[in-house]
Parts: sequence; C-alpha cells; structure tokens
Amino acid sequence: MSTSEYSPSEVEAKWQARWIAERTNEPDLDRAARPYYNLMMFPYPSAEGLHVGNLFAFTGADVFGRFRRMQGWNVFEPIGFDAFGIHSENFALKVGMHPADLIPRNIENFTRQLRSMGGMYAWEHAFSTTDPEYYRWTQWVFLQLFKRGLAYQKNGAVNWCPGCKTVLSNEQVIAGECERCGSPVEQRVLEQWYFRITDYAARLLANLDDPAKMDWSASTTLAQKNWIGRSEGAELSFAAAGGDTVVTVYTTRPDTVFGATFLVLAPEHPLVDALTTDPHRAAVAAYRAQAAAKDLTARRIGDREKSGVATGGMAINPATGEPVPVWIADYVLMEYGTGAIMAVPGHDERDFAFATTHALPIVRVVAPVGDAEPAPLTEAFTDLGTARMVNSAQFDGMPADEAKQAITNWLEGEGAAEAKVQFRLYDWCISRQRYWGPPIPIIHCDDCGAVPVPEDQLPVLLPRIEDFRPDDSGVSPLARHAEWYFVDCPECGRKARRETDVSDTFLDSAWYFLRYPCTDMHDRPFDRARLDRWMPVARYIGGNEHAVLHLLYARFITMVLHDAGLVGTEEPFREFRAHGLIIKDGAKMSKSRGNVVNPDEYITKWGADTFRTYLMFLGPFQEGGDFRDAGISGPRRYLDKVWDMVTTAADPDCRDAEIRRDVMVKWNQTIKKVTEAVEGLHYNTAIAAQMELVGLLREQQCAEHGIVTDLVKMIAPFAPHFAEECWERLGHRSSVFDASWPTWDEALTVDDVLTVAVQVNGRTRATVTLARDASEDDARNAAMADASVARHLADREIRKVIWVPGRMLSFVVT
RNA sequence: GCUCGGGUGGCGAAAUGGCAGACGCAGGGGACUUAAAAUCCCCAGGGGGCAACCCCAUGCGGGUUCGAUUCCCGCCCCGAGCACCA
Repeated sequence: MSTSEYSPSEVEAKWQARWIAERTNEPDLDRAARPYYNLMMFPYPSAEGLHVGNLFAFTGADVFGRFRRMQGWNVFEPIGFDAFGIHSENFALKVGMHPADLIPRNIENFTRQLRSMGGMYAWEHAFSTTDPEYYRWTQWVFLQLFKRGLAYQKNGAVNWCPGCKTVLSNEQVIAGECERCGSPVEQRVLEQWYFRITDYAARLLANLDDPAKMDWSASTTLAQKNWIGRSEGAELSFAAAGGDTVVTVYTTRPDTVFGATFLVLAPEHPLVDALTTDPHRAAVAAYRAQAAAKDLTARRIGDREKSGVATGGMAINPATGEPVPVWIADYVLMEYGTGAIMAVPGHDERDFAFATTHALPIVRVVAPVGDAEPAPLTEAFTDLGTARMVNSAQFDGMPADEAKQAITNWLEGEGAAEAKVQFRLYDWCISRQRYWGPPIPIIHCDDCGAVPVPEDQLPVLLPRIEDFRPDDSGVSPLARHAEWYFVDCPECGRKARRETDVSDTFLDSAWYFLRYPCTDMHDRPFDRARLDRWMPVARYIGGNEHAVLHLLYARFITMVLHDAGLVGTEEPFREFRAHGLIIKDGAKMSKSRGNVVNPDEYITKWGADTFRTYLMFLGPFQEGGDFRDAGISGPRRYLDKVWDMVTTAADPDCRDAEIRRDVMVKWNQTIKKVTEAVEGLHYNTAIAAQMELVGLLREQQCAEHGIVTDLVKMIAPFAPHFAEECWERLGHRSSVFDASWPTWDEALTVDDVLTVAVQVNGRTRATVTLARDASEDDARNAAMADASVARHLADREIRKVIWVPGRMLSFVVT
C-alpha cells in the first residue's frame, strides 16, 4: 500500500477484514472487567437498504461506543435485524415474493452496508427476529406473561384496515386512515390477546423520575409520562332517582360537583338500558347503533360536534341533592375512567359545548378572586390557580384547589366518593391476524380452554405457506392450513386448534437486548449471570419515534422478567439518548417525497470515514441536520491534511521540535474540548475543535509526533479505518481502539497572555492583551492607555467598573 | 386545540449572561501551472467613511442588566408528537 496517498477503499477493506480476523470487536462476555453495553435500535431490513438517516443514527451510536472503549471500557456493541411484521409482509405481497426468501436477501444487503460503514459490531452475536432460534424465545416470553396472568384474551372493538386486512393500533391510525396504505379505517369486534401493561402503569411512571434507574433524554421521558397519563381525582356516586342503580363517575375536579347539572354515559355503558325510560328508548337505541357503526378513530378525532341523546333517566347529585338528567354521548369513552362523567358545563369546555347545544343548565361554582358579582359564563372557566368557590353551600369562599380535597373528604363521609388515581395507558394488544410473525404459542381445546404450548415444544414454527395473503375474514391465513391448525391438546390429548394470531413485532423488539449477549446459548433465552454483568444497557441511542411504544414495551417486559426473577434489573436502559433526524430539501427523508439518499454511492466515492465524519459534522447529533452533498468535501480535505501530517510525523528524519507555548495550549484545549463534546454528543463541535488544531499546526508547520498521535486518537471514533491506518503508520502494532484516550493538563489549557475586551457602557471599544494573572488595576491601566477607550471615556465620569477576570473589563460612565 | 423542540450570514452551523457568526460548504481575489484540476495564501453579515473608526444586525414587540442570541413577559412563523383522558 502506498504510504503517500490516502486511498479510502484500500484502507477500509484492509481494516474491516482485520477486525473480523482478529475478533477486535468481540469482547469476552463472561470476563469483561469494565463492561459497557452500547446499544442502538436494530433496523428493519427493508428492500431499499439502509438510508442516510439510518447511517446517521448508527454512526452516532458507534462513535460513542468507540470513545468509551478508548476510555478503557469493554464495549459490547451488537447489531441485529427486526425482520418480522407487516412491512416485510406487505412488501413481499407487492413484489410477489415470499417473505422467507425476501428477508434473507435484505439482511445480506444490510449486513454488507453496515460492514462498509465500519461499525464496531460484535457480528458473532447478530441475529434476525425471524430466526426460529430467536422467536422460539419470543414465544417463551409470551408464556412467561401467560403464566403470570399478564396475557389474556378479550373481545374488543378494534381498528380494522380493509386495505391491509389487519388490526391497527390507535397510533397506526392517522386522521381516520391507515398510516400504511391510507384506507379509511373501520371498527370491528375481534377476540385478541392483550398484555396487562396497565398493572405496571404506576411503576413504569415512577421509575422515570428515579435517577438511580434511568437517565433519559428529557423529551423521551416526557412523552412516556404523557402516554401513561396519570391523573388524580375521585370516583363519585350518583344514585339513580327512584331505583337502586348507582352511576359512578370519575372526575379530576370534585370541587366542581355543585355545578354538575347532568350526567353523560358512554353509549356502550352497561347501565344505559336500566336508566332509559320508555319514551326515550327508540332514540337511545338509534344513537347507540350510530355510535357503534362509527370507527373508533372517527369517534375519537372526528368532528367535534357534541352529539348525544337524553335517556329520560335522572340521578341525584350527591352534593346538592338535586335530580339531574342522564344523557348518553359518544364524546364519553367507555375505555377511560368509569365510562361515565358528571358534566360540569361551567368548568369544562366539552361539557360547556354539550350543554349549549342541548340547552342544559350551566351553573358557575368557581370564580376568580375579586369577582364580587361573578359574571355569567360565556365559556367554560377552567382556571384553578387563584379561584374560589361560589354556589357551593358550606364550601363557598374556599380556594378551589383546597376544595378538591375538602369536597372529596366530605362526600367520602357520606359514602358517595372515593379518591382515585387514574391512568390513560391501556393494555397492549399483541394479536395480529397476519402471517409474518411468531405464532402465539397457545392451543385452544374445547375441554381445557386456552392451553400454553409446553416450553420444551417451542418453537411453534411458522410454516412456509404460499398463500399468505390475508383475507377479509379477520382470521390469520394460518387458519387455512389444516395440517398446521389442528393439533392434539397438550393437556387432554384430544383434538384441538392452534392459535392463529401471530404476535406484534413490538414483542420481538421488547426483549432483543437480552438475547444479544446470549446468542451462544441454545437451551435458554439468556443467562442471568451473564446479563448481570452487562445489564442494564449502559447507553441506548435511537429515534424519538419510538419514545412511547417500543421503549415502554421493552421496559414493561424487562420489569415482568425481573419480577419473575429471571433478569436482575428492573429497568433495561440506564441511559437513553434520542438522536435527531436528517433533513433533505427541507423535509424528512422518505420514499414518497423522493428525497432518500442512498449511502452506498457516497461511501464508494468518498470513503466511509469521510462520510461518517461528514454526517457527524453537519449538525448537532441530538437535533439532526440538513443533508447536502456539497459539504462533504470539507471533512475529506480535513482527513487528507491529517494524513499528510502523519506522513511527516512518522518520518524518522523529522526531529521533534520544541513545541511553542501557544501550540501546547491549543493541543491541551483541543483534547479537553473534544472529550467534553463527545461526552455530550456534540460531535459537530468536537470535529470543529480538531480542525482548529490542525489549522494551527499547519500554520506553525508543526507535525510533532505526540500531538499527531493524540490527534489520530481523537479522530478514531469518527474515522475508524483511517485512524487504524494512521496509527499503524505511526509505528503501532495493535489497534488504535486499544490505545487510551488522550488526557490534558488543565494548567496548559490557558494561555499566559489573554485578550480582554474593553467595554464602555456595554459596547466593546477595544481589546487589550494582558498577562494571564493580570489584576483589575493592570487591566484598567492597559485599557486607559488605549486611544479608542480614552476617547470614549473623555469628559465622562466613571461610575462603575466591572472586571470579569480574563474576559472583559467594562466601564459604566455618565 | 394541547405539549415539546426550533427560528442567527448565500448555506450547514457555533457561542447558554461577557469581543455574535468558531468550524465547514459555496463565493470572490491572488500564487503555482502552457492550461485546468488539486493544493496554498488573502477577502468575505449589512450600511457609511480615503482612513482611524462609526452605525445597524441573532423571527417581531416590550422588560431585567453595566452588558442579552442566551434570562423574563407578549406575539408571529416552522417542525415533531399527542389528540374529546373527564
């Protein structure tokens, strides 16, 4: 290989081969002294290959892993493929291939691309979620939840996409349409499998605020909190007039109970029949039918007209003792709270709109302090802060936030209230009526019910069938295959049927990080002792599009396995950092916009190291950046300069020269700045700082061996092949990633002369050069001696002088 | 509608109370070359001035401060997420 010309293709091929041959990136999982689990979200291997957005995320995570490794950690950086699911299946249908043929091909292409970018991956631990050796244990995870009563079946109204012919989660429905194919979504009732994640709501929420367990990007933590949606309030009882039926409502504003002028039940509420009087029966039945026909999404986010009908029934307000009418309306959701509300139109916007539409009474019970004669309401008054109670009997005059507690206590004494914490989170539906996923390991027997497949009979292999296209029946294509469908019941031996739903891909990805360190084990999914060394994941880097679902499900599954004594840690990810998005032409990269950039051509043209450095340089990693290929020549020129500098530094005829003080200072400053910037994921400024150092070295014509050595180390996380080659040319035999990260001398990060700005009335008028330890008087004398400063101070009286040591001197004059 | 980000040169960006625009791209001028590429040097927010210098400038408007891109209040625009959660 030429020593004078930098040839990325040669350098990269050489080091990629050597890393594999020497197992450079395969830590000893059982004996690592300082284990550091560096995880990135594994990709879905699409037919299009990795795009620049993927590469940006993976490179950013890899830079951090390499940095930690040079700081002396034993870094485990695995990679794999999340290859089950509707994406793969729909694409296979579209191109007329079988996913079992398509996916290996895609994985091969992804593997090639991931190798070419030079990630520090422990390839010996790679897997695909579609490997039977993996999904065997995904099924096992299902059984652990089943055993603990956390997996159950229920009939539920679900979103049905007639295009994809499958159930969609609420978050896959965008404005009433399928997020994937755009078909209008319908409502269907199906029996499905759910995980009881709501049992864990309080713990999942509490841990978010426990710094001993979690240190996550603030935006991600916040998204999870909002998703779990804890609220505090009370359940209040309204006795139906003239009967023993009691309607229980949930409210977060028990202070407003005196203003509750009617009740609203969800149309599906079980008490509707009992409360409806004969004259209203027909209207109620019609309204319920209409609500049932609406798909869930239209009902959730459709027009905001507050429709509803009266039942004719009345209930007694427990605070006022007055009868109030009971209505039904589809703005009240059966899934949340008790499926019934007390409507307080004076202090809730939705109730106000409803009362206005249906001419129901509005009573004000909270008013701002200072409103002597509370004005009639023209809109709901929802402020709580400084408000006080009115029209509320013995509570009048009390601050509203105090009244919340006081009224709950009072009604509790009357047996009509109970304080209650409510969560917005709902149970996780894991059923998919599709083909391309792990079959749910359950056998349905007419005598024994839902029987788990014995663990020693796992995996329940997904059979290769050619007619995997879903139909309109709402049943998985697997049901059409009798030889697979009918089995003997594991308990009684009689003829039984397999569960034909497959599980959600989010289940595959809810535990994959537990499998990575244990892929060599074939008799168990993972090993407690080995996981105790590596878990929790030290740092997880991924996109904020998974802030809620994936990250919450992974936390939930880990928590369940922890409770079962199978995993030592309750929280899987010690640190999580969300990366930004790569924008092109002002928009997120996507196929539909036609602005997707294929990284291959850039790697071929510029080299992976240049491309990596460019991606990390174009903007702050946690915010993303704007991709434009014009900028890539900068990082390449930078590497070329370093290459030349290494050539000089490696020359034995090039004697180490005395290092000038300012170079010494810049060297130490750069190490400090780069170290701190990489630590904070400010990769763009870390690279900028290195460039500054290179600029100064070139200006001084200095290629001192020690400085160049440190520079190569600092480049290494960004341009790993390049750095290995430079390292070798500097005379080293082992990997640069086994060298230690450079350190700096704090005393040498400050120059012995400083430039200090001089301001007069807040405007900079001059700069003066001072010794590092100059006093205020020194600065003042130097400043007064400056002609410009003197002019601005002439004929003025100095009222005040502010001295910021080493930075600036400010005169305040008349 | 609510929540969270963000708005700085021609462009990507930096600076989180102290010289706004580091670093890089694109641009202009020069050197080298028969020429070009590559490389190197210089210039480069806007305006005024021969110049020393001066004024304006970080989405808009106010405020705090000796000093504000940074902190506070109000508004506008862009992006992302959530969506009748009682």
